[in-house]
Amino acid sequence: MKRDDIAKTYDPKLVEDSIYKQWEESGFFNPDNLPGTRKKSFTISMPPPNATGILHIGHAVMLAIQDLVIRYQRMQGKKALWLPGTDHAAIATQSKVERLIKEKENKTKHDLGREKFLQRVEEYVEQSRNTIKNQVKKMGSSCDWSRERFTLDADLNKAVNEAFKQMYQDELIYRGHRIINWDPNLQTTVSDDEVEYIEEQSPFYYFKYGPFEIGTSRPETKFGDKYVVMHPDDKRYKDYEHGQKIDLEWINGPITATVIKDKAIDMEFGTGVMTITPWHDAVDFEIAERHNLDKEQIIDFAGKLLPIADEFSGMPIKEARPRIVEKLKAKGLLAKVDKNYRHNIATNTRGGSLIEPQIKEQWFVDVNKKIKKLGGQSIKEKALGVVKNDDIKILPERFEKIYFHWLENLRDWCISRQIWYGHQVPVWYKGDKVEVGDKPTGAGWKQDPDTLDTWFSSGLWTFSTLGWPEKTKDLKTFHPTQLMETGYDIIFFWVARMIIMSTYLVEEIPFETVYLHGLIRDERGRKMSKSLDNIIDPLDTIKDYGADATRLSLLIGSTPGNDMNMSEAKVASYRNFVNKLWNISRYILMKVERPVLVTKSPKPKTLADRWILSELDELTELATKNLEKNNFSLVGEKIYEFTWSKLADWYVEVSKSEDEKDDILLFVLQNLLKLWHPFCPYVTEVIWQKLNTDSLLMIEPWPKVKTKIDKQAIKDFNLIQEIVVAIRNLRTESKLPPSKRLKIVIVSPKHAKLIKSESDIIKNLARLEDLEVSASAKKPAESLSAMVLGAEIYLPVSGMMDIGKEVKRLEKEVSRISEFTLHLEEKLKNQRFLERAPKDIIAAEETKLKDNKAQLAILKKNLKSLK
RNA sequence: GGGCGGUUAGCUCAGUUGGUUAGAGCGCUUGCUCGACACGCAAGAGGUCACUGGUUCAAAUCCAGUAUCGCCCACCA
Repeated sequence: MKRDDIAKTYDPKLVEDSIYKQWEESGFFNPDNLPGTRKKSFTISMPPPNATGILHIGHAVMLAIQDLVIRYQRMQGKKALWLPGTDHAAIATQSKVERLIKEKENKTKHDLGREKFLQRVEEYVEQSRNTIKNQVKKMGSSCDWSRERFTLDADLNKAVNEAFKQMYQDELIYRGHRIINWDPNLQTTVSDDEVEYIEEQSPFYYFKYGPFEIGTSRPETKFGDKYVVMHPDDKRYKDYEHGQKIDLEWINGPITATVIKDKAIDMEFGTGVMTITPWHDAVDFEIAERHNLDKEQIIDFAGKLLPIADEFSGMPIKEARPRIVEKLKAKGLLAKVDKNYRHNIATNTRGGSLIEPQIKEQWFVDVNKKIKKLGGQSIKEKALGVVKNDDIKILPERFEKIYFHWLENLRDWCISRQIWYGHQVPVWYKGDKVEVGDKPTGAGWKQDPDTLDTWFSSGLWTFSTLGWPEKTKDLKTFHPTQLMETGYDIIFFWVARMIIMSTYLVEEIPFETVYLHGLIRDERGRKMSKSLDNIIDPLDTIKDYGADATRLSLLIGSTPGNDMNMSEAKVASYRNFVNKLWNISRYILMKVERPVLVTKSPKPKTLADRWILSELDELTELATKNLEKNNFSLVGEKIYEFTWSKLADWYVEVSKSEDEKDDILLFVLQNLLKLWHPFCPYVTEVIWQKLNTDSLLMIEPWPKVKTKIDKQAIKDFNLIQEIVVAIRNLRTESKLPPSKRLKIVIVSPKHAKLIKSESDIIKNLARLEDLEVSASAKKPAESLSAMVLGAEIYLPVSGMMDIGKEVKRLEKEVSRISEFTLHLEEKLKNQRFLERAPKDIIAAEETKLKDNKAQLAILKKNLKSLK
């Protein structure tokens, strides 16, 4: 091949889109089209990005990891399915469209009405869904677009209705009045997991409440407080009896309070006495339930005070609070104010406004009800069980504990939302009659206006996307899936719910392994945010450095469960690497007579040949083993090292002076491309196509792992490398002109033969004009000699080595190994050890002892010669 | 309040079940236009592996404690 056929630098922009098109048109993203007989399937359900979102670095890392795995499995000959989709993200999408309509037309959703509004949302989603889809493609994602799903598809709606129906029939779903998290802004409930607590400083008031003093940060809720609660063991209040009535003056006049004794009270906090507001506080609600107390609503669902507040009725909380305090102060009921009080306030993670606990009738999933189908277990117990007995493995393992803790403390799950966009609750009413499931025949049925929590439908994702509740071929072939790869931040929202839903509805685990990646932070470890202006946009890095470099920078150096810092410099360094790989290929393609595929393992002719082939074997083995164990970063690092530090730095250099290496160069390159393909698919595919083949690298079989690896070749060549480096070093330090002849005296005759036979390589790599090698037991002469001792090389040139330091090191080593040798000898004399230990262990210890003795002898000899 | 994680080179991080001289990228120093590559090549400097104690022939790695940074869960009126 001529020089001009291949550009000097690799330009990803020129090829990425057309390569993706080629892959897509090949049809091989769809496992049904893959060649050969493939028995095993491997499925990944893609965590669906929000349909209205744009690709961010979190998506990029998830796509990079999943594409890596699915490409590897495809090359391993599996029916590899990566099923993509998008999520309707109910609350986020609805509020976004609401905002847009408000801005453009100054209308609210109520002005439009439910039907018209939903139409607008759908239009918006339709247009925006393509954006994210194209961005997913930019990363090189080899997912099966023919099976793409959207969480609101008709089929998926059917699945949701069926799931709801089954759960309702098993009495897992019930409707009831419970305290829920109400967002007065968005006018909907949110689940416990969506609530985020933010620390805030606000005044803490102490009011006189009859003979007591009560503390509160929320005076506006106190109108209806007629129960005063204290701990039964609190000696300060031992004179008050449970149920005792006390008349007292309160905000809007005299009331009668009732004393309640309850252990939920923290005696240490404040005065140890509090009044309760069961309608607007979860803990108070529980106390009220326990003692069967009255509950009264104080604040309406818009966040305004109700008529019970008398003159404050209709006032928003913010406005009312200072006035109420003012009034109490005027009545002499304000005892004191703590202005430095810090406490946590509840906010909605989807929208950010304050959460007001309210009592409301909602649909719930009972997580504790024992189910016949699950062998008398509750869905919670079942979900715990499958992870406890390792049917599902969570990586990293420490998240299993977190998962258990969350499940064990899980309360009933509120699944109804008062928003319009989403799966509508499949319950139908007509007078007193209630039907669940599909719309009943006949006129006059009205559907429940609420929609379901997004995570209810997302929980079905692994199987609803494969056709459930129909018994489809896909469901049979591809479920359970093998890998669930997602961020650790949604382990509760999503992972746990998929496990619950799947084990209950399909009676299968949804996936075998959960791989949790970390958050991507900026180079200083801060979260990426608009306000810090530290966002790294994967679309930008793809544009500037290529998709391969972007992928590599996200894959290498990231370990499961740990956050990873990302910087543009890192992407740039992998762009450099991709270019290096490109140039190695460029060199090989130019050097060989005919660039073709080499199918048979070539015969090595020289030590360097044996070495590079052995290194390749070792790399293949390591890569395969560790990809199976999901150690992606380690594998990437090792292939990187092989490519740059072994192939490019050594073998390519050797090949410049040795001929007839075409088959080996091509064979190594071709296998290296295969190993790299799951990490950086574009550049590898482009190079592959220059090997005069019509085949796609994407579906090439993964390199076979050799059972026998020539370790001697590796050892021998490493010695040659050491010698070359030592000579180069010698030359740099002593600033010798290149024409100078060098004489090398090998003191240890053990390696003399090897070095002699490889002296040409040494000469070429060290850029010597001439080199003389001789084996001798004599001490080396002055300055320009080198001596080889055992496996180590010492250059007795001034400044090269600190003899004293070296002697110390060797002495330390000698004493360490002698002690170890003694220890081993004793162990091998121990009767009990000999009787009980397995034979191979004993053998291993014996070899160890032998090795140690040999090493000790060499070390002692070295030490002597240095002295 | 409960739980978890980090602390390794100037910076950002690896370190695979304890085992030669603790690694990489970026940055730094010196020298290189040799036909694959300056997005490069060669050589090099730089680390008490947070601290203290313990287990072991052997500890960055295992155990206990301390310091410090961070995360998650619960939530207090």
